[in-house]
Amino acid sequence: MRRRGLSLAEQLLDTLEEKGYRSTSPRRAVANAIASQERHFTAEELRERLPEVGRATVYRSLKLLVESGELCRVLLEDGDLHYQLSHRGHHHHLLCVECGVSEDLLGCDIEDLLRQVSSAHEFQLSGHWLEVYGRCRSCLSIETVTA
Amino acid sequence: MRRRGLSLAEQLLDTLEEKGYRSTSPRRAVANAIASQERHFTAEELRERLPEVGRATVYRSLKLLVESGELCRVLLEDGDLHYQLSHRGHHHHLLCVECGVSEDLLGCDIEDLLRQVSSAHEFQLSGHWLEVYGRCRSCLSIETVTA
DNA sequence: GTTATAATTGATACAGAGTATCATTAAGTT
DNA sequence: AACTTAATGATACTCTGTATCAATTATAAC
Repeated sequence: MRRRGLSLAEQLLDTLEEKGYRSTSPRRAVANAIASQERHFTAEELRERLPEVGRATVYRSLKLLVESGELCRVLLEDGDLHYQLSHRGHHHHLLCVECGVSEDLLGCDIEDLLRQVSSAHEFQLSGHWLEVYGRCRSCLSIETVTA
Repeated sequence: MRRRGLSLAEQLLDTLEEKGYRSTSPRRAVANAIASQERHFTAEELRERLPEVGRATVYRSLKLLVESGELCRVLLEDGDLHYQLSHRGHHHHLLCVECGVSEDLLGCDIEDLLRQVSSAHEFQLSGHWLEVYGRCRSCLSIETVTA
């Protein structure tokens, strides 16, 4: 989904500009910080990495990026809300409760199933939120070794 | 699921007692307030209905009731967290974004599907969170009438 | 029924995540 | 370069909880 020739950070800014938002230096700093983040992160973690950017601006930028589909929210099992680069388009997460890694779940049949279930309840489906928790392959193999 | 001969409020207290928690007058007040609540509610709404009970106690009671399976958390589309009487056992909600009504979704095939998807990712499933948003039958019919 | 003891309470303070306000600053436009 | 408007950031505030801890109360033991 990444546009050719654009770094991740540039792509984030690009998306905002397409929506009419200005490219400012605080926003560039936020975009760079997010682009260099490998995993899902909290707003506060991001803010700590950006001491020169105001708190409100960090939160505002996160909100814009979520609204424009570049970021998605990830709800951890303990209720913590994290943010993560979204690979555009609707998807779900397989979250490892051991190491926290998240794998995207694309093209599964959940939407179909929900459509069926909804219509059985005479319910007009408009959206859904799904998070899946468990243990990832690599945590499972470590467990086996140490056991 | 309701035990014979017990009111809803009594059942809530009963569950807590079974787990070794004492039956106290603040907890009775909380149980009564929850039992008389028809819909999902926020912690703060509950607290407002219980001015004589301390804030911390209201939150503590909610936590105990969620842990013991009597209440479940409901995540609204706007991110608001509500509480709702759970009919014991794992289930999901169909939430109407129009009127807020919630219908329980029991015995659907989502678990099976998730098991399949997880094993395809060599992921050991341990739990999941699903909320479904849309418009309920009665909101749809009102729309049709006024349109 | 007292007494002992351990859980519970509630006042208070604190924390985390985010929003509102608003004077100042900086982008983009002409 | 000037202008217009968006964006910023300091600050204060909200909302949903949790931690602390001395005072209270439920339950069990006598």
